[in-house]
Parts: sequence; C-alpha cells; structure tokens
Amino acid sequence: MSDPQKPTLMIIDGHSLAFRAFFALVQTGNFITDDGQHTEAVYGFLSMMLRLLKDEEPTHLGVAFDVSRTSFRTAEYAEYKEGRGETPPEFSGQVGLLQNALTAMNVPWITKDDYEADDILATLAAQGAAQGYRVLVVSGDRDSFQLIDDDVTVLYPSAMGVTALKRYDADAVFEKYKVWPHQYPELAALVGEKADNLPGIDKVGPVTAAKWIAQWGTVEEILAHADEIKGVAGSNLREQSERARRNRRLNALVRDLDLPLAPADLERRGVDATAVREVLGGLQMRTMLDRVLKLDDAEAAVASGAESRIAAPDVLTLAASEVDAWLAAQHTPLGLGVVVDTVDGEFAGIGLSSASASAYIPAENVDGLRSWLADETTSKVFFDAKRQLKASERAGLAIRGAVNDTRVMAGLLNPSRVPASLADQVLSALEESMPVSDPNQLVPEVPPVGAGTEAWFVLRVADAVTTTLATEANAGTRRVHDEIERPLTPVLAQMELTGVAIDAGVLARQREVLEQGADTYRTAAFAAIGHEVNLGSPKQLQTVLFDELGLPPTRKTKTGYSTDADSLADLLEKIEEENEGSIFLQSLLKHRDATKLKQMIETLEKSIAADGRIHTTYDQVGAATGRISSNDPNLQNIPVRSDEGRRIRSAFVSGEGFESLLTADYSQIEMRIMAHLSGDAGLIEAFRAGEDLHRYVGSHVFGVAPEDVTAAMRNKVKAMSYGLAYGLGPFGLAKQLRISQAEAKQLMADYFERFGRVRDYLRDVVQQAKSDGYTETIFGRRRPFPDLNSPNRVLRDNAERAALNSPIQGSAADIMKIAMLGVASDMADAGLGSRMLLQVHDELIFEIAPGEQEKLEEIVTRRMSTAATLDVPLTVQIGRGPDWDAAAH
DNA sequence: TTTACGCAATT
DNA sequence: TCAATTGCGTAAAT
Repeated sequence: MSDPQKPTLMIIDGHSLAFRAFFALVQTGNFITDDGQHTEAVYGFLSMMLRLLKDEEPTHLGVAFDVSRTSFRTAEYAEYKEGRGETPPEFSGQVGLLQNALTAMNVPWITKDDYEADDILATLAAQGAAQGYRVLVVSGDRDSFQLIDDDVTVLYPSAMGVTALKRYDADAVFEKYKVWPHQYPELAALVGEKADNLPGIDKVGPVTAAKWIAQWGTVEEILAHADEIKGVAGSNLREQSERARRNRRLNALVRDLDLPLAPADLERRGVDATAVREVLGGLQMRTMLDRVLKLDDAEAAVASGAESRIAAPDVLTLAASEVDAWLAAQHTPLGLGVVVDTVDGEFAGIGLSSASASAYIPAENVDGLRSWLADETTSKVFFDAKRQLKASERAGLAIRGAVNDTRVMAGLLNPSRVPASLADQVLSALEESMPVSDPNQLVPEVPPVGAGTEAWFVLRVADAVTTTLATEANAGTRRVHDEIERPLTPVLAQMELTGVAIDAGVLARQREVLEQGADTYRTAAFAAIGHEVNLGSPKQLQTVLFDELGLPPTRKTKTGYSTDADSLADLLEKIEEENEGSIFLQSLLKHRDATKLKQMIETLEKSIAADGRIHTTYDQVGAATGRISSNDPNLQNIPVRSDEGRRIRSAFVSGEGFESLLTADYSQIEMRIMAHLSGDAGLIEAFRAGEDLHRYVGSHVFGVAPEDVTAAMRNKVKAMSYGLAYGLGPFGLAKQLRISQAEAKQLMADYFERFGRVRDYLRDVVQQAKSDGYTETIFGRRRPFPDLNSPNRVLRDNAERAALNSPIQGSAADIMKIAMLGVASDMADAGLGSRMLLQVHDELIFEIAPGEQEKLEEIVTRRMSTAATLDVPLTVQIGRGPDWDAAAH
C-alpha cells in the first residue's frame, strides 16, 4: 500500500465528471434556479469533490478541463468522439459556472489548447509520481487506466452517476481486464472504444484481446504475428490492422505537456468565503454553500488531529436486565432510532440508538425491552417503519407510541425521490456513505454495519429531515405528516398483517377455464394466418399484421407500430367483411384477455400465505400525489369492468369466524373536490341536489330537461367530466368517445359555457404552480413541479396536466387517509372484532365480525363522510356480501 | 442476469 | 395528444 507520509495529489477530469453528474441528477428536476439556470453539473461535481476531499484527504488538488471538442486527435481522425449526442442545452454554461466556483474555492483548474483533459491528467500524474506524491486520478475515461502504477491510482465512476467511485490500482485493472495497466491501451485499441467512436477489430472482445496481449504484449507485436492467428478474429485482425494502429496512436495519453502549473502549485488553500458566497449563493445552493464554507473548519480539525467525520458510537450488546438502565441514560428529543433486525425474515433482535450511544438487544434478551416498545408515550424513529412494525408484531412484540418514519418524511418533502434504502437516505440527507453489503464491490471495503449502528444512522437522518420539516416553508407538509401520515403507518401495518381471505377453489376453477379459452383462441389465430407466432410479442405481431396481412399502419411507438387493444379494434373496424385478418385480430384480442386474466390469477395464487390469506404491502408514499400504492401483489388493480375479470373478485371472501365483507366507497370524490375547489355554483348545486350528476350536467350542457338526457348524451358528459381532472384535450376526448375532433371541441365549449369556473380553476392551478413551483392539496400536501417552466414542450405539457390533476387526486387521497384514521380509531374504541382489510383509493373493504354489521356501517359511513368539510356533501356507498364482487353495490 | 419497452389492469 | 400506479412477457444487452 501507499506510504502515508507521502503528500497526496488528486487530479480530476472536470468535464467528464461534471457531465456524468449532470445526467445523474437532471432527471430529479430539482436543480434549477428561479431564473431557470440548471445547476445539476455544478452541484453534482462539487458534491462528489467534497466527498473525495473528506475520504481521501488530498494535500494537493487540481481540476483539468477540455477546451473544446477538437484536439490534436480530431485533427488526425476527424470522427474522433463523433456520434455523441448534442450537448444538452441545460448542460452548456454549467462548466463555466463550475470553474467560477472552483476559482472561489481556490482550487486551481487547468486547460490546454489542442489537448484533452486526460493529457493534462497524464502529465500531472507523471510529474507527481516522479516528485514523490501519491497520485489519485479521478476520471470517467478508461484511457486513464494506462497511468496506473505503484504511485498512481485511478478513481473511476461506476455505471450509474458519480456517487460511487471504484478504486482501480494495478491489481484491480488486471482482475477486471486480465491485462496490466500499461497494457490497457493495447487492449482498448483492439477492442475499440465506443464512447470515442473508435471501432475495434470486429469479433475481438476483451477476452480475445487479453489473450493476445498476454502472448505478444503490444498491438505492433500482435500484428507482426497476425499470420499465426486462426479463425475469423485472425482474418479480421489482418484486414483491419490499420484500425488497431490508429486506435493505439489516439489512445496514448501525452505525458509531457508544457503546463502553467506544476504539482507543487496545487497545494490546497482555504476557500475565499466571500467569493464562494457570491457564486454558490447566486446559484441558490444554500446547503452546498454551508458545506463548502465548513471545509476550512474541517481542515483545521484534521490538522489538529481531531476526527473530521463523526464516528458511530460502539454498540453495546445488552442483557435483558441491562436494558432499563441503558434506556434511562438516553436523552433525545426525537426519540430513539430503532432497527428491527431480521435474518432470513426471522426476528433476530433490535438495534437502538440515541445520538451518543447505540445498543443491540438480541432476540433472547428482548423481554427487557418489551414495556418500552409498547409504551404509548415513547417516540420511536425508523426507516421503513411498517416493515419493522410487522416483523416485531409477528415476533410477539407490540410497538406503540409515535412511530416516525424517515422514509415517509422524505417522501413527503420530495415525492419524486423516495429513498430506496437507509443507505440511500444517508447519502441524500447526510451526504455520507453508509457501508452496506454489496457483492459487486470491486474492492471489499469496510464490512456492513449492524442494527445498532443502523439505528444511529436512522436517528441522524431523522435529525436532518426533521430540521427541514421544521422550517416555516414546510409548515403545511409538517401538518400532513403529523396529523395524517405518521398515525397512518401503524394502521396500514395492521391491515397488511391481517390480509384478506381467499377462496382458492374459485381461482383454480377460473384459471382452468381461462387456460382452455387461451388455447382455443391461440389455435384459431394460428389457423387464420397459417403459421405459429408468439402472440405475446408485439414485434412478431407487427410482422404478421402489417407485412403478411398488409393491414394499414397504426399509431407509432418508439420501436414500431402499436398493437394495443385500441389499435387492434381500429384495424378490425377497417376490415369490411369477415376474412382471415379479422379472425386473427378477434382471436388475438380474446387470447390477450384470457392470458392476462390467467396470469393475474396465477400471481394471486402464488401469494396466498399459509393462513389462506393474501397480505399485500402498501407503500404509503408510493404515489407522488399522496395516494397509497399496493404491491406484492397489487390488490388495487383487480379487474372489475368485464364479467370475466370480475369473477376474480368473487374469490376475495370473508375469513373463518367472520360474517361477510363490507365495502364502502366515496361516490365521485374527485368531481366533488373539483366542485369544491373551483367553487363552480352549477356543479356544487348538482351535488347538493343529490341528483344523478351526469344527467344533471348533461341537461345543462345540451340544454334539455334532465329526463330528456339520452344515454349517449350522458356518456359524453361523463367522459368529459372525468377527463377534465386529467387535462384531457379535444383529441383525447374525440378518441375516447369515437367522435370527430370538431364535435369534441364543441362539447368542451358547451361544457365550459355552463361550468366556466371549472375551467378557470384548472387554468389557475397551473398558473399558480408555475409561479410557486409546486401544487398543494386542501390539507397542505405539496408536490413540486420543476418541469412546468421547461423549454421542452413535451415535458412542460406533461407537467401541466399532472399539476392540474395533483390537488384533486391528492386531496382525495388525503380525505381517504383521514377517514381511515377515524375508522380505525372508532373501531378500536368500540372494541369491534371487525377488521379493515383493503384500500383501493376511494374504497375500503372490511371483514364483518358476527353481530357488528350495523355498528361498523355507522362508523364507516360517518367517518368517511365527515373526513373533510367541503362545499358539497361527501357521499359514501356501502355494500355487503359474502365476497368482494357480491359486496359491490 | 439485468434493462427497456409495450401492454394491460385499477381508481 | 389523459392523471396516478404495479407488473408481466419479450427482446436486447450483458
């Protein structure tokens, strides 16, 4: 290993790292200043650089940039690095901003006309190594591997983003490529480099190239022995020898440039605080500004021998008798961080942490913790609380009191990026990396941390997130968290634990029917065209439809022409009389229906647990609007529209010891919210009158008496009403109703003539969102919309439709969540044995215990209809029956 | 084995 | 060219 006494020179390829950072962050849409300046590259680069400074503690630091896309290499080979896409406009300009920031931080940056950043790195690395430095080259270009030797190490970004850098020394390069670093350019010359538009020898991959290099060493030597190489690779090598020679010339880095700065000039200096404030403040990067300004303090701390990074406290393993004393010694405003430890799904113990101490209580000692866990007055902090609540409950340990979940908090603050794991959130909230077990890690680093230390990270993350939540700007979000989301977590956990009973026989019988049907339709489809195809392959279907049958092309997709049900129905309409084409299409459609349903049944069957019930998993922050999502399996998309599909619902039954199922759903809740939010007198009146909404609206739009509204008229306004909240345009409306665009346009005009406030409201929502940057529900749940001011039409239009839908869908979600809290609380207070089982956005499903039907209906109806006070009533429809289908009203 | 896409199910 | 989801199968990339 390297000599710790040596000074460390770190040199970074600015352009390539900034570019990677840009692409890693641009999709989040979170890095745009008020005046529209994108800052992904600046933020991402600085973020990575700060982490490197902390982790590697270089004494010397410099950044190299390309001057332009041309260099001596493009002079030799014009196509060099050609074929790369246009630089995104959002990226241009960020390099200049980054350079300004570096200047303010007193980090030297270097360019050289006619040369690339890599050549600068190569030169500095050579000088540094010669002058006794340990050299770290940070580059996203594999050509830099040729620089590696005992003194030079390359840090290379892994596939995604710049968060994880892989450390390449000579051994690491050999392990991956089976050649030593100085031989890497020989290998790259043979294999080619797609990113540089340098094609290699055809049919020669890294394995073949490495074999040749092991035998002969260099491209020149290999070419000298080209005659000895057999096969297609050999003949390609002989024919394409010039390619290899050219590649080898181009990928050799220049190590003797004349540069304005030498390694010694790159010694680190303190930042220019004023300049840093100006540059980063101007880019609205407050937290980054703080971090950069803290650099100097950290440096001073390091210099004085203190630990720059906070060290996790040691984890004490506690005996049952020691738990109380340990708990009594902890003082934390947020509560303790808790991690329920499981090994292969089995409860193994519990990790606890305050900010200053961590403990682990193994399963056999957990009795000592029982009363604290069940204490209503103590606060607990988790990452993904629901999973752990369930694991604990299954192990016979009840967890009560305030259950805080850092994942849910993060999801509330930024619904578009819910952390996938604790490590993910440690990275985003703390900008530290938490060691996790990762078999793909090239260099095995520190071992993963245990539950005690994880709990410590959870608490620190909670501290950071709570601080954000405590700001004035987040007051609404905080209320949604405290009053809706936090109390909802245990309710959802209980629903998942309970699950829903399934009549497996019903499913099995229907599966067999569908299997037969699918078989029949498949045979019929094959007979119609005279051969077999994979009916599940859109690609193969296209060949049949448009080449063999010569049908007219349908709507375009990214990869060809559409074969979805809509398109196929259109095609079917175009065929005048019954022929092989129409038979094929009809059979295909029916085959699709049957196989889809069959597949759905099979997944449901597989997810029936040992207790004969299906336990879904809800994601409390699964949807950006505030809706809950359901997965493994998804019980929110069980078919209902077709008779065949609905039969699946009849397999969802009440369990042993229960009377029947109860369903309760909100009637037209989104339309009601739209009436409330828009204040449209006509729509409000419609709901207050309690008439058939679509009939009422239809009578006004078409100017006829309500009893004269025909079914066709009713259908039209119904589609119109529903489409409104989604931003449906004349095109979409026409397509859905199969009417002309002109007629659709007229329908919309007539609609808004009568219900103009609705249009005003929708327009205002978008307008408001554009200036605020977010939308808000009735209860203050926010959703950011960074794309609303995008110069990209598609992005902007999509954002506009989502923005106008969000307060409506989101308010409905809030109302349902509030209702669930009320129902759960009243059921507990009344001591009911009945149980809440499922939520499907505007519907709740319960299992009725004997004799409780009336009481349960009262609670559910009251709590649902009073969950919010709107200008229109909230109507709830109740149904009851032995199964989900029968319970529908 | 992983990733992108098309398709389809719900509210 | 209609919002929010989950999830399957195919085909291509690895």
